[in-house]
Amino acid sequence: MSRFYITTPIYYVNDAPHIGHAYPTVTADAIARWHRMLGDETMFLTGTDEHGLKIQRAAEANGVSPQEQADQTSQRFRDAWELLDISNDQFIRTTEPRHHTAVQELLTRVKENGFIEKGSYAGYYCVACEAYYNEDDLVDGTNCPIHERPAEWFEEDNYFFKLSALEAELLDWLNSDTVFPEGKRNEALGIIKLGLEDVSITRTSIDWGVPVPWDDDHVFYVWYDALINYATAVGFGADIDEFNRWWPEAHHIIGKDILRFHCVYWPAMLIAAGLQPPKQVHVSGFLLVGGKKLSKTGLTQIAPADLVEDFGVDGFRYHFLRDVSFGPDSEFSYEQMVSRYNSDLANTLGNLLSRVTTVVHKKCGGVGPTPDPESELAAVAAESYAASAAGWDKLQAPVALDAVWNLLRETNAYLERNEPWKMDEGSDEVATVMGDALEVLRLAAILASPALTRSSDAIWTAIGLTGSPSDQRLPEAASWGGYPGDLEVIKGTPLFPRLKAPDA
RNA sequence: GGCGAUGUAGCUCAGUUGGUAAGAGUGCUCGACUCAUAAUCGAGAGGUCGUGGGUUCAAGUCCCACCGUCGCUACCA
Repeated sequence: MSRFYITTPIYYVNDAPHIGHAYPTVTADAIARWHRMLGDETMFLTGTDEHGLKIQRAAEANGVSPQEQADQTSQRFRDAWELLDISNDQFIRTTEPRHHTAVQELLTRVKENGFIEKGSYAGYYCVACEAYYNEDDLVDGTNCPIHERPAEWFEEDNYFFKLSALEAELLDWLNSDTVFPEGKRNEALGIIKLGLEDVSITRTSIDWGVPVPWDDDHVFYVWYDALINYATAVGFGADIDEFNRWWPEAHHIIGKDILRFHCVYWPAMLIAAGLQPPKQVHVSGFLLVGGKKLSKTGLTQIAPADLVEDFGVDGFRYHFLRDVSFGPDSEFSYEQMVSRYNSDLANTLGNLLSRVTTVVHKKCGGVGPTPDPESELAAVAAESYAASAAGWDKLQAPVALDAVWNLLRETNAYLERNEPWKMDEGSDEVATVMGDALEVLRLAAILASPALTRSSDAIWTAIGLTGSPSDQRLPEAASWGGYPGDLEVIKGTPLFPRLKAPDA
């Protein structure tokens, strides 16, 4: 049996869940669902990142403790993922005791291996921003670019991670098919070529963080705590055998804004701790609204719940999986979402189910016949499965789904050529054509189930099957001829009612 | 400034290691059909593959320059 471990980024709790969070989460969810159908032992992790200065300050502003602040926002992420049928096996929070244990153990290992040293960090510090600036970034050589007031020269003692000592190991890792797509791997290589400097990984100025076990005055800087969540969740610091079972299969899904951390710092930390770097990191682009990064537009009010109201859970999931390809940035568009829903879900799939169930009722007495083993659609279905499986394997949901829709389009054309509605009721020929169509719907329900968590079940039931397509095992269930026939076919209301275009 | 990414039909995008006369979906036009959610099927129009050079028997696919857009330039999640 194979094992598969997939993670989303953990989301920072200073921000409410929006579609920029939902996209990678839905993607990881669909991939996890696919692997479960393959029979893989699957672990799917998401969660929240809860330490750091921003949280501490947000809590102060709201008059609550940092923990209360984190609790509230973390719950909003849980709610959002429940709404979207996210099937995560775990939801990790960096404030959990098990995570503190894991962080302390992992970084202690790094220290014992000689990769952590004490030093001091010095630079121009803007108190209003609570951040350091490079001299080059200062306006007129002295002023903070945001607050336009003088930044002060600060020095603080920090512990430093000796990143610079790991260049060779990092290059090896990056050159062994680990970071996708290719362009993002090159960006990571570019970061290394610019020269690696040691990084400060602790803070004395705040206390909302994981304490440094060997020095009470310090907490770990939030990033070096956050990354370790992926290890905590599968047992690091608690059950090393469990960790060793899962860790070699770790696949991270991230956004390009955190590439540096996941493709340089994180593998370096793991190597320094004597552990394996992640198996794969898949980097997505940004979702843009009006050409701007979502989190910078103030349009984060595009809440998943609002879109679910208009498109349903499946409509929401399908749009992001089908239209947003991994790698490049892509523009979010409500109009595009409507167009995709109508053409793929309402017209191609939903309408196919409607016409098939109707004809089965008119010509086959409402009982689904068996498919023809020699059907011309069998080859199309085999091709569709192969392409879809290849797409999921590369974490390319648009490719995987397009392959399924290709089969659906071919089936609409097949019906058009054969015109079963003109055939004699109860004849062998109409039984053959409709059996084939029902078999395609069975296959489509299975192959689309990672995306359409609800309507795939509805299709399954409508063609008379029991259970759920998501319980089927691949690849066996994808071979032609699995529809048993002699089942009662139910003619229901349209699965995906067409939507009107907005302000048309 | 330095490094890097990207620019293919109206729109969203595919285009492996350079090689049959450039593709898909959607949109548009025309036709067919009427089982079906004004759905479906067929046909067609539509691209000098950002611009200009170069390498090659052959380039969207490699090299150079330029233009446009975007990102990174380190502790801001």
